[in-house]
Amino acid sequence: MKNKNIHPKIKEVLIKGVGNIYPNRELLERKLISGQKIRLYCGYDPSTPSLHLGHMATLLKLSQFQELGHEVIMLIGDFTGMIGDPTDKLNVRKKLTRKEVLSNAKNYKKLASNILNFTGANPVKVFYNSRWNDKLSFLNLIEMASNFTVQQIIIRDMFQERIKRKKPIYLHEFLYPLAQAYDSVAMDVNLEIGGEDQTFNMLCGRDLLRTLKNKEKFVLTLKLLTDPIGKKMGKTEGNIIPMDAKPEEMFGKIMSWPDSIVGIGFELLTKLSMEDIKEIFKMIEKKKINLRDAKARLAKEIVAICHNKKLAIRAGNEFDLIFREKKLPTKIPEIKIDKKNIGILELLVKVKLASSKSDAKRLVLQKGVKIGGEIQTDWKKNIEIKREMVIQVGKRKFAKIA
RNA sequence: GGGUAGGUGGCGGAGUAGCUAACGCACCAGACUGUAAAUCUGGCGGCCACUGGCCUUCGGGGGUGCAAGUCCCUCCCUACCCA
Repeated sequence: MKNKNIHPKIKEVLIKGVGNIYPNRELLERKLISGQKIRLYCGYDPSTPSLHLGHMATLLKLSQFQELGHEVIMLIGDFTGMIGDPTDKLNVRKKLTRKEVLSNAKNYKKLASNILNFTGANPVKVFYNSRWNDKLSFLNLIEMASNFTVQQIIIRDMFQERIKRKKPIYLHEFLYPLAQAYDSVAMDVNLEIGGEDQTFNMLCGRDLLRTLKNKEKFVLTLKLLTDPIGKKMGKTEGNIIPMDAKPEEMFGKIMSWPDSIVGIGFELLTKLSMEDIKEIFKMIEKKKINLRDAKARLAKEIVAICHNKKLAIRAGNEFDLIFREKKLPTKIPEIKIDKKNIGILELLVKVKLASSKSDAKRLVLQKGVKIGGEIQTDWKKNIEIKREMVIQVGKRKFAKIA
């Protein structure tokens, strides 16, 4: 630790992609510079089978700490995940079985292993929070709850909004932050990492740890992938990019991000240093690089981490091929059709490019359907089935006759 | 336990008896483009060889009416107020 390079690395870990540090940056910096090894974690509720790019940002931050030699814990929230966090009463919360949780968790570890090192001299540890939360009694819960006031919890934006809209707030939702807070106590950590949206929950953990163990836990929040107006990418279903999305799909979805979030994207989702990132944006300002190309670089970096370099380059080339040169992709799903002659609508449904005949008809009328490179306008047309015939819907959906 | 207000498409949210369930978000297609961004245009339950027709759908079930998301009965669910 006498290495002179250690300081820039510490600076980097506390700045790149970082939103806030509680209680403040200086204290944490001093602790890291002192050479003390700290124990830190980030929690992941296994509610879905896959991690997405939002999680990826936290994993990259964890890996920075791992490289600095700190003790990193990846916490699987199998308990908190089972209580669920029903942000909307209409979303019936998924009751996950132990089996599903384990299967999701297994996948989480696999995805995280692209970024974190689970073997070697300083391996990342994986914990499950059911290990301690299962054992808590009602008495324990009451005691824990007595450290918080209703006002503290009800002041949260989401609750205020629901009160305003007269939407239900369930009691267990109030308790959710406590369950998460107890993780910090059970693992006795020095630092927790999470997205800015998790600030409240993480600070609850900080309070609880101080009360119960008289220990100061740091909280480091990461900026969210948003444009300057605060529009979150990945908030809605369609925008979420799973870490195991196919390289081409991942690349394309990143290319569709608004330009305004490219900068934060580099900070959160790549291994480039702040210096390199600043350099890229200087080049853009001087018009030496097109912003479009910077975005492609970003997409490549991300795909390279989630898959590998070779696939990243291929995905980039593929993207150019289809969208710049407007040619056919190299791989097209092939579908077998038994008939020799078929109505165009039926064909579109059969090759799964339309969900119904009505849908197919709409697509044809909107000039969204190409067969063998020709735009189709007559939805009554009969199509003669030939092998290798390519059917295209919109700009990016293809099928080939096997 | 008593009262009040509600339950509408993937989501938010109008509509309180009559032709087409408004509008917004999300989504899909087209135009434009460095881009699958932004913007603009159109679409956005299903079926029918169809440029019109048929069917389905407003928490569940039943009823009244020529006609029901809308009225009545009943059941289920939720919020708020009172106890």
